[in-house]
Amino acid sequence: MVEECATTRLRPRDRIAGAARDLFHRHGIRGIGVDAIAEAAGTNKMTLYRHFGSKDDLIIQCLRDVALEAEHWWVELETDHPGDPLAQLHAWIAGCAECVFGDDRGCDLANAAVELAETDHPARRVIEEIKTKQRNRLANLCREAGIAQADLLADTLSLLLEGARVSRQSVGVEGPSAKFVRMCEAIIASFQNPKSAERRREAPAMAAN
Amino acid sequence: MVEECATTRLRPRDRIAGAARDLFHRHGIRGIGVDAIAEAAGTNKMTLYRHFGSKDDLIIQCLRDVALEAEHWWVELETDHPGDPLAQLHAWIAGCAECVFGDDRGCDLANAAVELAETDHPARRVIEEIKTKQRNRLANLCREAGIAQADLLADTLSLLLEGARVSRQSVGVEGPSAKFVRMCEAIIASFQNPKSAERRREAPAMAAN
DNA sequence: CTAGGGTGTGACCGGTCTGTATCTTCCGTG
DNA sequence: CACGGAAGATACAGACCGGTCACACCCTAG
Repeated sequence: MVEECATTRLRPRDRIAGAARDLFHRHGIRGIGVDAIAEAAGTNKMTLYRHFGSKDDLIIQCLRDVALEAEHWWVELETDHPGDPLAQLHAWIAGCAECVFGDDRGCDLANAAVELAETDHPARRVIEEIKTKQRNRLANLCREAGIAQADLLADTLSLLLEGARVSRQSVGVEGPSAKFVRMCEAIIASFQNPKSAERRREAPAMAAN
Repeated sequence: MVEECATTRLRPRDRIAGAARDLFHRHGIRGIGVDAIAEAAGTNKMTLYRHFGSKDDLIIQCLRDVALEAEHWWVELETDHPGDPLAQLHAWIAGCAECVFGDDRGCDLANAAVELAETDHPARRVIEEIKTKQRNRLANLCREAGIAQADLLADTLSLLLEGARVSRQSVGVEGPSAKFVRMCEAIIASFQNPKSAERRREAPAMAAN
């Protein structure tokens, strides 16, 4: 399929970006070199550097492409369940489950944040920006679905997803990730129950956390 | 503080292991070289290779040391709240929160799994083994605390913790991780409520997930 | 005092990495 | 056909990587 990526005559820039995304995802950012990317894209390093000024630029482009794909998925959710935010939320969970179980590498954004440890790496700003946007999007969906504590639910689901994808990398699908859907559904149900909401409000003295 | 690690006259092997843990943690495994580790340990590469056959061996030793430290923390929980598993569980949450908020890099085990993408890397078996052990330990604690669906609670808390630590790396402490304690406490409360347990059981048709 | 094991030192090897320079080839447009 | 810009090919620079070798050193045990 790498071959296909090279033969389907896209423009070199897109072939490079595509190959880079695939290889970064599978081998990690630091685990693959620009030369291998260029070769997988059916081109060479020189052309790569003519389109992307540096490996960092290429990394950032890939992260933005990931975000774009997620963006498309969000509109897909909406067209599949028009005017039914609750159904969209359940579809969101199902889609996330597909991500978790259908792929043994986690979220490219989170992985990049782990790999690029330098706090001033240019990709970090991009990662934060995208993740924040996605978080807000999920919170909006929860709000539209009539959840009272929408932000808290969105953040809980975010952490569960993030945790499921990283746990899947450490211990595999049989680990805690296996119950991802069940957890999410249960928590949504709990948020829809007014009694539970009350408990959530009164519970912690240190509500700041 | 690196200096201190070098001057406090531990044996070279321990100094190397300590420096490696610190540098791996801060810069990532692939982000630091054996030479830098040896220098930080106040010794040299040759001595490093006399004690650890390869960088991979050193990595594995560091991961085992991380596990050992966690092990100590578990017994600490028990001695701090003897015979009170529920208090231990709450203390576990508080301790995890310290980890999440007091350190801008995530879990060394999870990070290593991200960085070492090759599926046959020797460290992967170690990571899986340790993570599984910790998962079982948490499940046992939940069981001892009288939680009905102890395994499900333990897995949920595991994912929340894993997610909080990785999310903290991507979007910082102001992100979803900020509500980590509140989420955990609310979920425990929900698991202690029999009505909620009922809901969790009946909820998903695809209970396998 | 001596022997030997653990340690420090620096050079070195082969490989890989990002990034660049140079030159040729190709292809679409006018 | 002629031209110009995009792309391919290749070699190279400079740095860093993991890992090894040879040798000098020191400290302790006998």
